[in-house]
Amino acid sequence: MGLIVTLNDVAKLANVSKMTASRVINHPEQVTDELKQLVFKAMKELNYQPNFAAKALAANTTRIIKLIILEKVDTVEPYYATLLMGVAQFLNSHQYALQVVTQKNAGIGDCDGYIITGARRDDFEWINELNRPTILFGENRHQYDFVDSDNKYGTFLATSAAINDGYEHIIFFGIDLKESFEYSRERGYMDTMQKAGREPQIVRFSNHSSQSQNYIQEHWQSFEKNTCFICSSDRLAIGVERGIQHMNGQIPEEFGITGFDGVFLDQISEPKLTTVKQPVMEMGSKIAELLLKKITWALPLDEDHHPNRTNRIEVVFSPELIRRQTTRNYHLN
Amino acid sequence: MGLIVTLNDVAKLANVSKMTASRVINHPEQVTDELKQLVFKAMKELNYQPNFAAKALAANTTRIIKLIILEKVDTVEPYYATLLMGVAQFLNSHQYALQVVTQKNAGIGDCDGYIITGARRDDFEWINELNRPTILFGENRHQYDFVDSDNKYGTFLATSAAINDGYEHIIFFGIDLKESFEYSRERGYMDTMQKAGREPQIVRFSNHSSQSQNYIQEHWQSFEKNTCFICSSDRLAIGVERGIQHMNGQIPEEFGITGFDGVFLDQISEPKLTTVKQPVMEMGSKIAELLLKKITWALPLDEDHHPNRTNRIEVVFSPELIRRQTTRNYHLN
DNA sequence: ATTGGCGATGTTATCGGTAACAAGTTCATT
DNA sequence: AATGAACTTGTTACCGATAACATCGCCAAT
Repeated sequence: MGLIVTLNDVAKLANVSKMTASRVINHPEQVTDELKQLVFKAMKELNYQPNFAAKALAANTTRIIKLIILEKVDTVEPYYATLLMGVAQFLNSHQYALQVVTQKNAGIGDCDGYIITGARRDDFEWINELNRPTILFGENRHQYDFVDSDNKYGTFLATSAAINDGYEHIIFFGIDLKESFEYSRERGYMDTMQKAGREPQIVRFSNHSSQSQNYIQEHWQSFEKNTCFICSSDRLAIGVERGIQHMNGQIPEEFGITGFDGVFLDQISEPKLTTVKQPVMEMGSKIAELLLKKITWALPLDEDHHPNRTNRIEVVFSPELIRRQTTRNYHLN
Repeated sequence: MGLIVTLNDVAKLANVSKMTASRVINHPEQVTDELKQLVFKAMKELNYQPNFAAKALAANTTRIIKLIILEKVDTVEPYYATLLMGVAQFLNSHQYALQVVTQKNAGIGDCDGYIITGARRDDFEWINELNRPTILFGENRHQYDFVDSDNKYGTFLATSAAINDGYEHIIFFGIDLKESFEYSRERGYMDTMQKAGREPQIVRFSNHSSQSQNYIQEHWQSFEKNTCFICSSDRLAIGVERGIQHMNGQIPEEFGITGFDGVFLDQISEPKLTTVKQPVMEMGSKIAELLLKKITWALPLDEDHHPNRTNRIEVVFSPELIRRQTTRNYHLN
């Protein structure tokens, strides 16, 4: 009669004990096919939905995952908002709550696992102290599991496309940050240029469109026509685009531009940016999925055995070159 | 010795029963001050953190809130991402899980309450069937509780600023949508113009920057200098800005532009947009706060009494005019 | 002195699910 | 036929918190 269908109701209808019904869900191999069918039928008939609060309580679990964002960026930044959506989507469908932590107040309150993005060298001191499964967003040298995108491959895609499109000069606009993602992007550019026998040239800025725009305008005479700018972010690319337009350069014929990230920003410029798109949402989902898997492996909590000292998990996503109107041949897309 | 501090531990340390400790949290008026102090002291000493799974289970509650986004927009859209952040922030700090639902598959799975955004006339058929507390984002004629921003006041701010800044012609660029937020924005413009004895002029577009940009470029001759464009979104405003720049108009001296929303987009244009900023994040938090309040009122679930038929809650936030570089006098900010 | 009422506190059962253990079957082995 | 290993199913206790009920002590009214 109650609004809520419990395992008990299912068990009664199937003429088995509550425990058997539970086993059908958690250890199906321990139950005979015959009973399994009966239980499945009853579950369907009653539209059984497991109660996750009860599950959590029985398993001594919080069903809370903390996402720790260490960069000083605004959470409104579409990149992080998108990542967060990906994480949230997966966690929600598994009835986990997501807690977003922007400072280092991660200590308060228990949780089942951590996702950390933007960790720097000094951070690993306290990250090492975390006694719950943890996965990082972004590669690291500390043997931590991580998910990342293949940055080197991304700039390889952009650079070789620029070469194939016939641009004679190809300049890299990088972000002035000592982060490994930036190193990888620059390496992808360098390697591709060297293999093609081209002379590389790198300039770096803080990641604001006004920086790259000013640079373009102030050094306009030094840029020959038939040049492509490989940018390490869509922000820098937008600045380049505005600078070229301001100086009345022709895009994409005289000057090409490629961005990097492909999250929202690339679509609001005019003409629309050719960019290296990261599957940010999928990466968010993946990291959540891996973390949940890790959590169920690690249970029950083994006090002697640190949860983050197993075989390393590394998942690297391949970005994709989206050809649009800031490079030649965009119609070939 | 256990890692988790329970109410029982607190009770033991305070030399009271578990029930008394529980009452200190939920019905403090039933406990003498003396015992209350003891319990508080014990809670602090042990750093007690309530177990929400247990709470949920005992209260026959899911601790899940569903956010139903009915517009066909991308969830990557910064506006919705920001709203979501606001909702998530509040829910997280109260240990509620947020489920984001984009289609009408809201039926599956139980929850404690709904937040709905973008509801249209036809939607109220099924919204009426929801038997859990519900709050809408955006005003409505159906007696539903809602949170919204004061759109009329927003365009009043923008329009009167344009008048004060000395623009002679003031044109409204609206969104071609039969939604009440758009009506309110247009009314705010109209009323302000009429009171000032100015002649209003409204043009409408679908909400893409290319639309307004094309319009500006194609009708360039018809715009006299000393005109300000009051736009119903930052997207349209960006298009206007690009159009004017393309035609070599001077911003803000010859032409002024104001946007609407103030979520991310306003900051990536060059020059930066003057805009009517909505406190979207705060609105998200507020709507979550109201919903949780409503949920605790409504408990225990009263089968005869529909949860959405009480005195109406209406919370309207005032937007703020952010003066930047697309209108005159921006240095007065 | 007995009774009754009230406020403060403790006891029990319960929410829905699962681990640990107990009990019952079947079947091969001696 | 007796023994027991292997497998299947049921029973009990418990996760942490709370509502409902029971109990206790105190004081006023008879």
